[in-house]
Amino acid sequence: MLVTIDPGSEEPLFEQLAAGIRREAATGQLRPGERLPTARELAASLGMNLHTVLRAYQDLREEGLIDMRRGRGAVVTDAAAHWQSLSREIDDLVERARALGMSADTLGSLVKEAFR
Amino acid sequence: MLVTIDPGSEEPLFEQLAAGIRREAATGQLRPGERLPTARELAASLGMNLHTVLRAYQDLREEGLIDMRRGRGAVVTDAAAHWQSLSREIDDLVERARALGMSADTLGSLVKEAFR
DNA sequence: ACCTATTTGTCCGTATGTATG
DNA sequence: CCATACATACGGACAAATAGG
Repeated sequence: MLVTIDPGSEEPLFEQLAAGIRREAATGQLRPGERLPTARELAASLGMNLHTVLRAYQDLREEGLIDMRRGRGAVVTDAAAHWQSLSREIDDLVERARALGMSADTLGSLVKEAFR
Repeated sequence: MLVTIDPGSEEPLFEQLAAGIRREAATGQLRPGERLPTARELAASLGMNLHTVLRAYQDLREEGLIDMRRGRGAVVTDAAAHWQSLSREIDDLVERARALGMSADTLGSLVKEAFR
């Protein structure tokens, strides 16, 4: 699993981490059944606090992307396979938004608003 | 212009307001050349502070959706017409994400991540 | 050229909540 | 759980740009 973190970004660390893992799942680089590193391992390897990693993991669990159990760590669920089917559509949309000079945040806002 | 604000939401007031206006523009209910209410008017009618409305307006200006100047108020630019062309594609994507049980925030995160 | 009303821009401060480590 | 830092929201006051008479 390859996730890059930018400590200078405006985006919270736990959100960057969660987003990175989501992307790994959506692009098929993280498969259902695969086990994530333990929170302590990941915190050490990324140079961030254990709480921060745990928060990202808990967000992903609430979304249904991973299954977490005491003593067994975090395992990727089948949701990852479903997400993958959306990947191309998302890429197409992003490409068109880019052509219009639209920013990531603006497009994200329009998408979230369209949910209502 | 019809924008509804939920004071109990986790989302910041200024962001809710900006998102609502973006949607009005993307769906064609707010046309290029149209003038937005003054910040004070809108603040009074929505029951929020002047500064909060101004912040939403300034975000929209940075995105290029509105043109704003002292003494003249805020006017919708031509960007609104371009955004409109994305509206259907966004709705389709949202519909498919919904069918997979995906939340608005998760989809928004995948979209933002796809920008990179 | 002048004055005035309108509207945003900027600064002060304060209170509250949340993110982070 | 705790301390620090930051974001949000509100309130007031004045400055600056604009438009129109």
